[in-house]
Amino acid sequence: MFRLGEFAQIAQVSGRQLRFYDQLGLLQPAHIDRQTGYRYYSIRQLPRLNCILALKELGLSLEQIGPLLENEISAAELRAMLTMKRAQLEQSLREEESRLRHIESRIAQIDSQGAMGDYDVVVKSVAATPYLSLRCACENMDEVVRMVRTVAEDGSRLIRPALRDKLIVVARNDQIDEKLDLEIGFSLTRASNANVRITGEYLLCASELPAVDTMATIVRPGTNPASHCAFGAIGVWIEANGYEVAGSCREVFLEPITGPPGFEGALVEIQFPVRAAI
Amino acid sequence: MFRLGEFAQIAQVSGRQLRFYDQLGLLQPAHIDRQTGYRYYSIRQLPRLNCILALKELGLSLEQIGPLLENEISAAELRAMLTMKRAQLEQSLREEESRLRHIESRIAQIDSQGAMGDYDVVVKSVAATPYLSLRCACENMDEVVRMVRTVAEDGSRLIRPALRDKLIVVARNDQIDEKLDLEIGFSLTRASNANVRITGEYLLCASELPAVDTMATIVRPGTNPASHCAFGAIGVWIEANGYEVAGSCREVFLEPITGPPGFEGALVEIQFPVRAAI
DNA sequence: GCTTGACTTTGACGTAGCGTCAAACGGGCA
DNA sequence: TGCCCGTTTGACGCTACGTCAAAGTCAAGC
Repeated sequence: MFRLGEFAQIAQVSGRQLRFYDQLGLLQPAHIDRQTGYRYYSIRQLPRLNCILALKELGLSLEQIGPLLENEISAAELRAMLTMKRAQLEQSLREEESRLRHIESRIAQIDSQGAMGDYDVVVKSVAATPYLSLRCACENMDEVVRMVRTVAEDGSRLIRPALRDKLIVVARNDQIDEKLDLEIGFSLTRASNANVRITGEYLLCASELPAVDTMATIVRPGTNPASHCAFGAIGVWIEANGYEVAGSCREVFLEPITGPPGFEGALVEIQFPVRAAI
Repeated sequence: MFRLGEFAQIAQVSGRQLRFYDQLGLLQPAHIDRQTGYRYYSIRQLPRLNCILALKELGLSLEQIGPLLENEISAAELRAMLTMKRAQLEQSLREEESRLRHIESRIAQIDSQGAMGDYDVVVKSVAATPYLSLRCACENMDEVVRMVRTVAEDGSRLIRPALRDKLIVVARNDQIDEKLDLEIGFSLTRASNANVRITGEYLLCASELPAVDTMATIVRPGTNPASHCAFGAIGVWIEANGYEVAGSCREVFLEPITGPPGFEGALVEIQFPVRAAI
């Protein structure tokens, strides 16, 4: 018979651990002195302790190990438990690999740029939302800005505030063309079929922006020159994390547009639908 | 300005999380109503929250993220943190891969045997220990048993109990021979140079069993027929976990030998020094 | 104005598996 | 008998929140 400390030393565990396992009923000492409360362990208890440690190494929780020790579990049930554990492990392995790639890309970024840019890509899911927009092909950025401004101003006037939500620009890059194929419009708080005619005989048509499960997003203040950096950042991020683009990019204006000149003061969320690259 | 719930919905985090980040000072609401205590967040705080989430995704703790948000950290320090994180991640990746292999081998075992044997391999480290032993080449198992019994009995008589520790048999399988090349003797509680002459003119000589950092061990009751299963089990385990044998196998008799016939009742720990296979 | 139901607040407890510390007591040795 | 080490119970700490409770707020419908 060994006292707690000796047994702990033999088995290479801490005394606290033995006390804890006693408390959980996983491994009760062979004898407890009634006078002193001292725990005494038999060397014959070593196999049981080793069994606990081995199962713990497999990733089972102590709660799961208890019934296993008492042989209350059939081989089939154990197999099922292990299979589940395996699936969890494979999942967490994939996640950790992704994290590792991500960290490496950040380290590379620091090494090349000397510091960390504003580079806060977050994956979220977005629900489908009703959308009131026009589609247009613009020749250059000036035209884009004019169109967006027109839609923003007229939309603000002509769509009821209770219905109107946020200005959203969708870039449809289906065919690689010199023109920018855009949809410009407002998301709505609820579905509506009404179309809205605005300045220059343009017509905002009701449609729906589809839901996206995994959307890589980045929020940037200002749109014009800095936005290219943001696009670059999100592109690097997508590649580094083993994703690929899976749909049309969206720019969501989180605040109503105010200042008359460009959109420098605007807060824009750039969204890229992504999926795990094969 | 948004109330907690709205902001939480926009950012796809829980309200509890926002309150928690407030409490830690990571993200304090833009405004708090003094009357009601209601938190009000500005959409301008979304980038900061996204920054927190992005850094958390990298595996940094909230405690580490705090200073980062306040730009109190230089690029070099951040690089160092990330490099450390990368090393940790790589380490845990290796561990998880090993666990996965281990689980798969257990599942395969269940599928082939229908149940789980007593199969509780544990890795521990053992310290160097003084050793009083004889070396002998045995022709067959009977001879081994005779020799072990002789050493056990004479050792028990001739070595002082305070000095004598446990009976240990080392199997030196250096050259693959038909003979079993063994060392049989006792570990000692402290170093000693005295040799001991026992029955049949054999001489127990003082030496030292070297320390082993990673020792795969398994405890089995009984030695004779069942021990082959134990050897098989530990072999499977070593292979499944990506180790290879790195030294001589030891059998440690955890209890003094008592019964006159074979060693069926004995509690034996089989030890294999291992290292990670290349 | 009143009710109602959705939302918010603080506060507390729980998580997994122990590590660490404190105060009090036991055991063996000189 | 004193001393030092080992042991006991009990408590708190750790991470990043989830969950629940009791009480107060807000906006909308009647």
